[in-house]
Amino acid sequence: MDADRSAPTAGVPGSNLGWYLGVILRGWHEEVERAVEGVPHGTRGYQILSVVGHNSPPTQSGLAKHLQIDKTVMPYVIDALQDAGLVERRTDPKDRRVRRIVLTPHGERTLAELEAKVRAAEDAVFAGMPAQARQAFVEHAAQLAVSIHSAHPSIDPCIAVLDALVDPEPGAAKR
Amino acid sequence: MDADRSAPTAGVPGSNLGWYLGVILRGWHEEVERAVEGVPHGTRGYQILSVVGHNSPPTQSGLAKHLQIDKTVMPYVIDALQDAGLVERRTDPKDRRVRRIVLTPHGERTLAELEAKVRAAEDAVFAGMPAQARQAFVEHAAQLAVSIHSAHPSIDPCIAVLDALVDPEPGAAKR
DNA sequence: TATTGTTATACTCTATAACTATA
DNA sequence: TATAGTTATAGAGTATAACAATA
Repeated sequence: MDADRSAPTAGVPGSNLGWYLGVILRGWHEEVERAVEGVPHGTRGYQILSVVGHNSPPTQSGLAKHLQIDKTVMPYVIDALQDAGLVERRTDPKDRRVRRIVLTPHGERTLAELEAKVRAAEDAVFAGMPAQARQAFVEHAAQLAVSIHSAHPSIDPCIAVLDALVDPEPGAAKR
Repeated sequence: MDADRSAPTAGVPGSNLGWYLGVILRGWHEEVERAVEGVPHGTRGYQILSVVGHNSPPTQSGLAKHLQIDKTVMPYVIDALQDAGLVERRTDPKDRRVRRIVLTPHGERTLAELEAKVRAAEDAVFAGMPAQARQAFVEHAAQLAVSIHSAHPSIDPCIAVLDALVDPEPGAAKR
């Protein structure tokens, strides 16, 4: 009563890409969420700190577009980061509608600490994978993510990390 | 007032892995969600159909563990797929607590059609990437996902796709 | 008129707890 | 007692709509 399934849709295994991506992202999220414990809004708060720390002061809408989250979530996330003393809002004198988000000194120190913890967490995610395969995977992921992101209708010109990351200056310090 | 930012946490670009994975998974989800339009619960319903179609009849808890979703979401998703005539619940005679999910003939036809659409959708996701890089990325993603999944406390022995996928029979039809 | 940021609200999705039936 | 499946409910997260300030 079990062997008579006549191999449904056999020969065409179907893609498991969605499953791969889901498992990997969930795994990353679990590990990193634990690593950044205490940061307001967890991985999302950390990602905002990271973008703010490594780019010319982004605007709130720029952050929202870059991280692909709704603009209405920015206010309270930024509020929380500001209440924690990690970031500041600065009105742009050139366009007084926009608020540029910058790290406070405390935010800079915190970000540096967090990034060390995140690196450790990511090491745990890749624990079962050879270093060479890991590097290849991350490089391809970067390439693909940039490709997808720039194919999107609303790319933000404010944050130029992406291009810099696809093709970092040859010979740049990679560690 | 802008150039005095003294390069915050410079030299340590920090990992963008979380951003890569998020962008890629969201891109995949958008494309595939559109491709499987009409299937109850979209990509999730499709993923269930796919697992059910390519594995010996899984139980509901096996599906939940494999897809890493809470067991309490299974009832209504399976209900919806059943109402659409795509799957059936069969009480396992060996353990009358479990329900094994099987595709109906209509479900098999539908799955075959969906998989063609999903392949096209994934082609769109990878549109900006060379075929060779795509293949390498997917293979590494499979390797990593299996590594992460099997490191998890509650792996399900019911569904053995994974191992089969990491190291497919050498010479197996790859297209 | 269009855009940035904000607030309030409604909606969807997810997780928690408790229950039935089988083992 | 433990597990598969189910149900109801509460909570978190998300999107929708409307507004003020500025361009």
